[in-house]
Order: sequence, then C-alpha cells, then structure tokens
Amino acid sequence: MSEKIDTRKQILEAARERFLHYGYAKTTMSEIARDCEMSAGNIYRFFASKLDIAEAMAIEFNNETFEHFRRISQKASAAPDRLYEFFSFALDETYKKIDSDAKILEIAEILRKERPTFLNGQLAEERVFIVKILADGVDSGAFRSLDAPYVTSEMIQSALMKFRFPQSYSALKLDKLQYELKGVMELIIAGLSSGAAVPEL
Amino acid sequence: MSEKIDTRKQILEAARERFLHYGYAKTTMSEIARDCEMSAGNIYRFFASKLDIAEAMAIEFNNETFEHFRRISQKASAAPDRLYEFFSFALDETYKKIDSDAKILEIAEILRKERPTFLNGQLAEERVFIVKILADGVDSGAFRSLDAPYVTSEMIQSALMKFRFPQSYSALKLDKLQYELKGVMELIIAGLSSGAAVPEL
DNA sequence: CTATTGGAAAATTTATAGATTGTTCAAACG
DNA sequence: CGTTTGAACAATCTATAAATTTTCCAATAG
Repeated sequence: MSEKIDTRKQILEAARERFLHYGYAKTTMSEIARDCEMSAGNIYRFFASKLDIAEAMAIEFNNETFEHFRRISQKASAAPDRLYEFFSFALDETYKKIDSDAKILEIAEILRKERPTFLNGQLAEERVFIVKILADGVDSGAFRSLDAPYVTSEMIQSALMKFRFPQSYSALKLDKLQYELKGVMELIIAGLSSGAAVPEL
Repeated sequence: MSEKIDTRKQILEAARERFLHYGYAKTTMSEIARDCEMSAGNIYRFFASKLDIAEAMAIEFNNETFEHFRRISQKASAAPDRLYEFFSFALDETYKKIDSDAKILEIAEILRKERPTFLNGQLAEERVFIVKILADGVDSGAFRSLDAPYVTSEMIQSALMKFRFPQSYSALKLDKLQYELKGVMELIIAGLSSGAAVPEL
C-alpha cells in the first residue's frame, strides 16, 4: 500500500523534473514512464491523465506557499499589517517563481484554461487565512465589524486578482506591481477601518 | 482637404462593417479597398496599417462611452453614487457590447496584444472623469482629503480592472460580475470615506 | 506636382500529410 | 488474484509547401 504511494511520488517527481526542464507540452507520458522504469499505460493507475499530474504538482507547489500563508495569518502583528504582508508575500513569491522559470507559467496557464475550478478551489483555501486576519482585526478594533467576513474576503481577492496572478493578468514588472499593490491595499485597509462609512449602493 | 478626411471616414466605415460582420482576421485590405472603390495600396495613405484601422475604430467606439462617462461624472448626485454608477455603467456597457458580437472581443484582444499602450491611453482618459468625481467628493466632505487624487484613481482602476474588461479577465456572467463589483465598490468607497483611517504601509 | 495604381516582396496563414502522443484495454505476468 | 505491459485508436502536433495577405514602391494618371 505504501508502495503505491511511493510509485505515485516517483511519477510526480519524474514529471516535475521533465515539466520544469522541458515544459509541460514537450514532455511525453512515455518519457515520464521511462524515467520511472515502467510503461506509459501504467501511469494511468496513478493519475487519470497528464493534466492530473500537473494538478497534483500544483497542489504540492502551493502547499509550501500555504504554509507561509498560515504563518503570516497567525503572526502577532496588527491585522492590517498581516493583510498587507499576506498579499505582498504572495505577489513576490508568485512573481519570482514564475519569473525564474517560464515553464511554471506554462503549467499555470494550462491549469487556468483546462481546470478552471481548480484555481477557484485554491482561492477558496486562501480565503480561510484572509477570514482569520479579518476576524482578528475586528476583535482588536482595527477593522469595523463585518456582516459577512467570508464575502468580504472574496471581494478583497477580487480587487487584488491582478497581484495574485501577476504574469497572467498584466505585463508589469515586479516593482510596479508592488507599488500598485501598496496603493490598492491602502484603499482596502482604509475601507475596513473602524471609522470607514460603508455606503448603501 | 476635406476630401481626405472623407476618404478616411469612408475607409473606416467600410472596415467597420467588414470587421463587425466577418471579423478582423477574416477581412482583407483588398476587400476594404474594393468597398471604397480604390486599390489596397491607397489605403496606406490614410492608415499606416490594418491595425491602425482597428485602433481608429476603437477610438470612435470609445468616444460614445466617454460621452456617457462625462455625463455621469457631472451629475448632481453624491460623489460615491457617481463613482459606483461610473463603473457600473462601464461594466454593463462593455459586457453587453462584447456579448452581442464576438467580433468586438476579437478586436479588443488584438489591440490588447499588439497595442498595449493604446489601452493605457484609454485608461488615462477615463481617469480624468474619476479624478473629477474624487475632487467633488472631497469638496462635499463625502470623501477624505486625498494626497494624490490622480494616483488614487489609478489604484481604483487597478482594483476594478476585472470589471472594466469583463470578458478578457474572467469568464463570469454579468450578474455575478455586477454582484462582485458592488462588493468591491463598497470597500473602495468606504476606504475613501471621511472617517476611514489610512494605514502606514 | 500630388493622387493613385498594380504588381512584387515579405510576412503570415492555410492545408494536409505524416508523425507523435495521450489514453484504453485485452492479454501476459508474477 | 492484482500488476503491468504493449499494441491499437483517436486525438493532437509538426513540418512544410502552397496560397493568401499585408505592406511597399516604382510607374502612371490626372
């Protein structure tokens, strides 16, 4: 049973190396299989498709990032600072990873097109951390009380989409994106602040 | 001299009909020229390239929208309402136009790829109206005083990009986009409100 | 002299035949 | 019995030659 898990890991590892080195499109199932000393057909006992290998890779890939997110969301610093640090870290991390390796962008784009729900799932997971920061901020009095913190976290994500997927949504360089993120973040945090007047739209 | 302008208009009109009917890629310079009873080569005395015809079309196209923007920005209603109306109108208008005709999206996408600065110019023009609304809001006391209204308008545009180019930046349907716009707008207007506390980031 | 043309060069697109690849599954294996 | 294979099939990609299109410009027309 643990052997099955090991084989899965082995396939994933072989795929990762190929994908990052040659790109998703340019690596074949046979190549991955050869690296694992098995037949291509056998991979399908562990992954339903090539796309699912990419998805599994992305999940592993994001798990590291989520670990950072958790740490940031649990910091002792003020909620507004944590909220900014959260998105600031996400921008730097994502931008640098993709910038260092065009192959990562290829996989990200493919998943965005072929597995649109996967991305939504990832965003939903991130919302957990955002909601935590919002709740802390409300408790500490830094933020006004929120009718629906979960919905608010969706709106924050919506406004900051451009910075969460920098290379997909714009062609701006990191420093320009950082500058803009800071500006938008100031507006959002001001909008969450205790004194802010929520309009009736 | 007025004849030159007329010819230009004629080319533009012929191109518009072809582009909207058959799409940008599927109409050729010869077809446009034939409609105008001239040779393809002669078009180049009026437009430097086929792309420039599309760009000129987009400018005309946007001028109508800008007229609406101007009207909204000059309304008597409260500044926050005008700000919301501005982006709400932009969303509805853009979404419906593109939804009614896939050819318009084709042109928009081509301009986005081949003429990235053109789009920036259009956004800059829109900022004039946003700055006006912001200034009015500051004067009336609805908004807090702003260090740099122009920069603030850039940040607002950045946060609302998704709604300004709905079909390019997401696959959401109009009602979902309207719902999200309202939520993000509430946050932004709250962030602009007199009581809002601007953080030091 | 300017306006316009028609054809030629360069760039791009289309078509398609051939090869490759993702995926399935009956048969072989351990 | 559960694993694994390798051949088969459909889908996709590649290469490239032919055709089309954009763009330019020397020659022509007015």
